[in-house]
Amino acid sequence: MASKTGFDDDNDRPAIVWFRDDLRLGDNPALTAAATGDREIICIFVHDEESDAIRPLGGAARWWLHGALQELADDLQRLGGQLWIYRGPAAVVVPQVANANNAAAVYWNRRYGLGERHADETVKSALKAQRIEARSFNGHLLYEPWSIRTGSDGPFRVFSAFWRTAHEVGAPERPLGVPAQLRLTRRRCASGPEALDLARLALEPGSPDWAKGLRANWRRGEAAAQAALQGFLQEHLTDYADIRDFPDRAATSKLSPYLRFGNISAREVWHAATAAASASNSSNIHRSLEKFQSELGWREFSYHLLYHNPQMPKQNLRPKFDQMAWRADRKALRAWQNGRTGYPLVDAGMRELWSTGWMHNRVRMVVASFLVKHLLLDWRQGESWFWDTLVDADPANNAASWQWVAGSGADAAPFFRVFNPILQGEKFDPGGEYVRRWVPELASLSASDIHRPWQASKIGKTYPEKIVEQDGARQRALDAFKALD
DNA sequence: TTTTGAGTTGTTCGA
DNA sequence: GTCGAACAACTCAAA
Repeated sequence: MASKTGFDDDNDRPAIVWFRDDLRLGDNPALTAAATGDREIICIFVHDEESDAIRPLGGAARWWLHGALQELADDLQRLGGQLWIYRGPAAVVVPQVANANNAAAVYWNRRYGLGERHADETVKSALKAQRIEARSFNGHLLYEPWSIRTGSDGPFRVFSAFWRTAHEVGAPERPLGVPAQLRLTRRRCASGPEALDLARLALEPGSPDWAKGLRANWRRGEAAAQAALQGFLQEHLTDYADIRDFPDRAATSKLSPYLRFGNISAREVWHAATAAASASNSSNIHRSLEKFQSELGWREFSYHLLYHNPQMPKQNLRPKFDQMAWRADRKALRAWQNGRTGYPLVDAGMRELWSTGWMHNRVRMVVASFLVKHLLLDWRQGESWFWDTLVDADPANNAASWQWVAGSGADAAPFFRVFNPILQGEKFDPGGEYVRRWVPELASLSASDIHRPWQASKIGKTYPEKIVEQDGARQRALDAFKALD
């Protein structure tokens, strides 16, 4: 109960939950901790584009963030609360808000990038200096990056050993539900930094409005994440191991943007999949479950690598790649970005990305290999484009995957492994349906021509010529990568 | 300390 | 058409 003097009574002081990459109410350890404390809870979000060490979000991710914040704000409103939104360097804003509201505690879920970690440390010491409790939790990962260790107590650099050891540590913890008792408040935040309307963050495009395709393809936020999860488990988990590689089959979970912004937690996904599998009697289910969970494992591994190699988004993990003679070719880069390389599967993928903010995983590997090997362009140029155009652009996954394709990563693909975009198309899009959907100029070609349009008798004039020849580009890549040794 | 087996996702060539 | 081997050498992880 509040005392007459209000501020002097410790029980009357609120707790703050600082939302970041955990825009959900379910399985949110920071929120649960605040609810357990029996204080009134103030929910805040800080849009920080001013801390140098924190990489600004790309355009598609900003669009996602807007919707996810809107949904979270609506959910909190329904429960009697409010999401207070601020702009500015988090290390300054959070302690100010805490101070202005006489908060007793600030809770949040951890982030793992270097700049984010530094910002959080600064906030923590500022709060402690004000005698405000500051606690952080694991809301983002199945396993903390420091908890999986090699036999000699170091971090892993190879996925399979990492994942084997993670299994030995034990199953991921069970997800928390939405707290049953939440004393949310909207009465606070009168003083201190100025809170803003979401629209003031200008996260969504004005004109030109390039987000039409994104809106048509996605629903953002926690409720949509749960619906996507259930839909996937019911429709596709059984056959996941067999058809996940076919980009026109829509057999993947498409949970990546939800996981990126924490609209759903990895723990929720993991345990829901396990439960769905044990309720199934399909003979495929075990293989499929393992395959699906290992994809979550790759996400874990990427965060493990990022945590132990903070420069990963910018620097080659293998220093010898610093000597690589990447080409400078703006025209080729532009052709790749625009989906006009003359290779149907590559172009289909790049157009799917531009149109929907997402690309099928199999096709991501093909287009990435094409940029790095066929075009000999620096993986960072591809990484930057993905960062700007993917709704699921993730600080760990994006960098780790690009470095893996380039061969500069921790566990690298052998340099002679050069994806052949024609064969990959014939193997994984045998009927050409995926190409027809995204490259309409080629829609009339037969399945036997569609991945080799140059051999077709009639081909739409608007489809570009190949910007490199397959055989020559492959040999050039092999020579360039071999020269590194 | 040394040794050993293994390493997400492929392609090509020759039998 | 199918199949196995070759494609480098290196680093990692564990014994």
